[in-house]
Amino acid sequence: MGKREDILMATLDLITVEGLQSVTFAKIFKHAKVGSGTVYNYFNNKEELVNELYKEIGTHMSNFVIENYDVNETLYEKFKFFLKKMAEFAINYPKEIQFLENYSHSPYISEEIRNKPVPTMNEFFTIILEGQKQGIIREMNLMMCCQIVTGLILSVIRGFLNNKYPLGEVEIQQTIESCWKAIKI
Amino acid sequence: MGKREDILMATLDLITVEGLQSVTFAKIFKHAKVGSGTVYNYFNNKEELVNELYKEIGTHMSNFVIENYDVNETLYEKFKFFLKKMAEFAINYPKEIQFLENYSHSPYISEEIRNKPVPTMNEFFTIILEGQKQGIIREMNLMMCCQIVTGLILSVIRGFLNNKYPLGEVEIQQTIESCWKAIKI
Amino acid sequence: MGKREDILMATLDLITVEGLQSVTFAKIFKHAKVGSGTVYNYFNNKEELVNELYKEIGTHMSNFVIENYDVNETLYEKFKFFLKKMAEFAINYPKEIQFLENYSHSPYISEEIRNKPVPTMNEFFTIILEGQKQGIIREMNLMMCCQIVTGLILSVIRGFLNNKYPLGEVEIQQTIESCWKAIKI
Amino acid sequence: MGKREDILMATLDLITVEGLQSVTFAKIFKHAKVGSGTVYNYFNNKEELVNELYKEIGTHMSNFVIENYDVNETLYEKFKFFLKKMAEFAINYPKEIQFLENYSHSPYISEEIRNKPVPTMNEFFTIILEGQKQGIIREMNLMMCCQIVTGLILSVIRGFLNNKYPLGEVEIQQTIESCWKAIKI
DNA sequence: CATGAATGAGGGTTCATTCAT
DNA sequence: AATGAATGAACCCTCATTCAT
Repeated sequence: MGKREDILMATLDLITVEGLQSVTFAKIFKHAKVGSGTVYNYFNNKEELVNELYKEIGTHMSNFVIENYDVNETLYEKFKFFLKKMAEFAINYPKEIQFLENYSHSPYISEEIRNKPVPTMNEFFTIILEGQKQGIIREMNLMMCCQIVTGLILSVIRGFLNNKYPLGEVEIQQTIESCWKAIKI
Repeated sequence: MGKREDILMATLDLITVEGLQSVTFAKIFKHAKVGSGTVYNYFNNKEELVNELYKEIGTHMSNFVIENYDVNETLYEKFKFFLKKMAEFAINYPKEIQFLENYSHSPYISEEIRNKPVPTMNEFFTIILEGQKQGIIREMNLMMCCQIVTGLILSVIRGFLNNKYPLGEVEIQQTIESCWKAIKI
Repeated sequence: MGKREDILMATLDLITVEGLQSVTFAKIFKHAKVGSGTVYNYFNNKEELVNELYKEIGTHMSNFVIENYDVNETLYEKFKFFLKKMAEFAINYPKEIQFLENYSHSPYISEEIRNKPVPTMNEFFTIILEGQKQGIIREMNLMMCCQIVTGLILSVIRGFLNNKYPLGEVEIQQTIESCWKAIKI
Repeated sequence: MGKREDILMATLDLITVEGLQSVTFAKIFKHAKVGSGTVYNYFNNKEELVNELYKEIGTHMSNFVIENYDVNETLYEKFKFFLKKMAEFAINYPKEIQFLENYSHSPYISEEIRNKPVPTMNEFFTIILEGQKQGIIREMNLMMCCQIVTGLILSVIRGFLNNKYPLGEVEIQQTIESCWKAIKI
């Protein structure tokens, strides 16, 4: 019954609590209730395990965010949709978003995997670009513009995950509004 | 020249390039051109060394940002001043800001040190709070409001450090403007 | 075709190429195209497998050498016959002779099997002993005398296996002659 | 006091008794009365340790055999000298000769080191070659001729090491005589 | 203060062996 | 009889830390 899943989940759990730094295989084996050699039937080594975890979580988030996405909506609606979905993902899968947040810049994740373009993100870039063309969003470096929006919302999420404040409907609305104001004309 | 400084600088250099994960004492000794036992004259162990580094960099940034700060300026000017100084710090000390960014949430940094209130940050909180009282800044959770601003600017800086775009005067102005719009009424 | 044979042959192949040192069961399974558990239907463990291989190869060589042996020939003819047959065996079954050569003194082969008297060898001893009695072969320790002859021919074979020179009819004749001269009066 | 030597000696002892096959680092540490990490101050890994041992023993034997060698002696005297010295070395350093014997063809010893030409051997080759030129030694492949002599004497030594017979002055003389007869005209 | 050889607990990984299918 | 996923003891090796110099 899904040893692979068991191992990945145990790894995520442990990294969340103790940090990648101090997660040892011994802990993973114990937590996943699996023999020490079993991991190597699924992953060639520790690095591969963590990278695989990163990939799976990335895919999960991507799929979650894109679900029910309607291309034909107005630009603003699509913008809001994305941010709302990201907030929802964070609330539903705090460990996963925290993992992505913490290690998406870590050298432990292979450059190849780290820089793999995420379709969801590309879609989001397109929205911003379109907004600039329509004169709704301010002229500025496209990458920087994205960085502003995603940085803002993820920062708010991080604050929530660190128990600095609740993240209910109201706060989500306020944050999305902030994102929009930050880049609109 | 101070061995202590040599060790701290070597540590920062190595962490920047390879990540805390793979920085060993052996590498630090070699890079700092210091005998292996020497570290223990200054730091009790590796964790203490990293935490000390964290503290020193935090202080450095704090001092840098607060320098030339004028309490008597208008609220908006003070707001801009802080953000500009943070951007300048990032440009002048990329390794340091990157270190703070990457490890300020790591369990490797002791909770005590990580959560120590930074005077500079308190001053910034005060500005936001004052703005809300004066009806210039939107009513929202104070912590969240701060998270929005700092998250936004640091995200832009991160993008710059990752070579996604340049960070000249124009971009800094745009970013500060975005910060302000994101939270003003 | 017999799985048992497949396993033994795969083992011999691998040992020849990589040395007993680095031959693992995993490699044997793969090379023999056999499930990992299958070996245990035939051999109780790895040591037994290797010892069994040793035994089989020993028997094979013994049978090969004794084939067509004529007890009624002159002593010198019988002497030449044996040595010629050993050389032929080496040429026809290089992996097998190499295996015997390399591991006949290894502690990995159980003492019991290693020291089991080989009928063929006994026959050879008898020839030497007879030669000494007849005053054709020099008086010296019987074991040492055998050691001289077998060591000489096997050394020549080893050189051939290591590609130091060819081993044609001429060389075989020369070697046998050397053997004879080395021990005759 | 000579940890490096301690480790090399412990390794040789263990290999002699148990075979390279089953010599683990744990056993070496224990036998050498050395901390487990200490080995790595002298050797990068196990393979390097064994190869280094091989090299040192090879040098030792070479030096031993060449000692007191007189180039101006007659060819036959020089021939005898070498073989006598090899026998003496075997008697005085049985573990070392056994190690060389067993592993000089093992893939565990790097090809580079294994095939490094030994000056002593070259000198011996020269003697044989000279003998052939003078018409004292039979015409045959030079390498094979050497293989005959060295194989013969080493085989006798091996028999002695395996307690098959004593190896006193008489036996040594007989063996050297056999060597000479085996290749002379 | 400064050094670096020595240490050994603990890390990731291998691999002979088992057992349910 | 045949399989191969699962196992865990034991492997090699790393690295923070100590201590005699």
